[in-house]
Amino acid sequence: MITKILIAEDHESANISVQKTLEELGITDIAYAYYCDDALNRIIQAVKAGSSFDLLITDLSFEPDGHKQTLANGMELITAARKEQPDLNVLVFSAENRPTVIEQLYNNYEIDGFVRKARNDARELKEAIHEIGRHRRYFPRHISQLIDKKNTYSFSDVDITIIQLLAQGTLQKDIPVYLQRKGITPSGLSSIEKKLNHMKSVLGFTKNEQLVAYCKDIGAI
Amino acid sequence: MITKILIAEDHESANISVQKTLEELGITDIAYAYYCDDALNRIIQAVKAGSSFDLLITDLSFEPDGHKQTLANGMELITAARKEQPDLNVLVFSAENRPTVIEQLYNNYEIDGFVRKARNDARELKEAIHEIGRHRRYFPRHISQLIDKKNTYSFSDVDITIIQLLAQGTLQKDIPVYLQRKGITPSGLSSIEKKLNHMKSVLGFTKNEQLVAYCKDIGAI
DNA sequence: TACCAGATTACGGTTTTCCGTAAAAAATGG
DNA sequence: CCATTTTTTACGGAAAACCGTAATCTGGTA
Repeated sequence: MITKILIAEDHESANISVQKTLEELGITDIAYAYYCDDALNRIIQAVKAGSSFDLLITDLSFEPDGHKQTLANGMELITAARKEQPDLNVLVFSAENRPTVIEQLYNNYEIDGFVRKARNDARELKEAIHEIGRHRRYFPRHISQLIDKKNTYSFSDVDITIIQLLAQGTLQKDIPVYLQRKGITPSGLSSIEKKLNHMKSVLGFTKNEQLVAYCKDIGAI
Repeated sequence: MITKILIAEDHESANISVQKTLEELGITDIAYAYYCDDALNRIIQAVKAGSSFDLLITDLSFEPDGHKQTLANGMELITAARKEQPDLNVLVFSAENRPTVIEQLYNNYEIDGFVRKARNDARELKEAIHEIGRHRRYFPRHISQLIDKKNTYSFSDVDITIIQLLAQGTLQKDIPVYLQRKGITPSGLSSIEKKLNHMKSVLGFTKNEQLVAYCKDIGAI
């Protein structure tokens, strides 16, 4: 059963509406934070006091506003929080809608639920909390639809290096010298062309710009 | 004095938080709509009944969800609403942060206030409503900061469209037909080259891949 | 109407990328 | 060691992007 919840959300209005939604569920033990660092501190304090949180509801993007923060975003908060309290349930509440990013949250960050800020988000929040309370992960239908058609490619280090160079403005024909300088083989221009062609064909792309966009999406570069 | 307010906002959670914020201001006569068309109908009905709204609080982007809508977004709603009730006060509540778009809202759509969905948005909403109640326009400080921010280039809608097409794999030479199909001018290949060159030179880039990476980073695409 | 200034488009030459083929080098196996 | 296969590199023609210049269109003005 979920009774004690921490909300990490920098937008005041979103924070308010989550609180209100929780109250409608009869949950009264609510703490909230506008900064990731603040959220992590509350988790640490609660663990120390022996009254840890049952659930963390967090956004992904936190806008910098001058205050120095060690945690830059929700994903870093999740990692840090789980280090302090491994059994903490995590529900992500975000406007993110890129399937690859959401998939990463479930697979790498092992979150327990994701609710997208969208039309019926308040209702979905209630459903999600209900499910998580029954020790089930909440996986919205529209997400699984998106993720099912996944054509994922696992990039090698050299692949990433090449795409990074492109994203930095390096001409394709100049990449060989960069690779040679780092002692990376193969470094021939033809090999680079071949690697790029292979990546693009696997992912169904035709242009380098698509590769750059895709790698940005999944956080590979 | 503002006593009767209509909220047009498709996100349930955002809608809730605006309602709550208004209640804290002692405003009880609140109507809300999840669709632009619905919002316009309520305005029409209220005018007919001789009990028109004092203020419309509206989002800009409304996500399509199958229901056929004649009004596609908040800007169309504003235009249509003012046609029915020219003296209607309008407050835009949106995540939009492109200075040029916000400027347009003030200049072309003659809105009375803009509050960006961000850290202190609930407090700003209260301030905005207070100001508008005193027949003053509300122009948040951070907007002017954005407008005279250097280093960052403010992308126009066409700029974004072009970069999106590139990131989708469209050949540069094929972009003109896409723009023509959408009725966007200029659509000549030379104009597109010129726009891309301008963006790149302002940002210190040399390749389109850099533009795509940059726009992904700042969330412009 | 005629004219001008700015915006838009068309054009041509150069550079870069794309892509198929083939030579060279390296790894594999007996 | 040689023979075979795989990987890497080199080469060349075609397509696309790049870039400067010139022609055309447009809206405003006298």
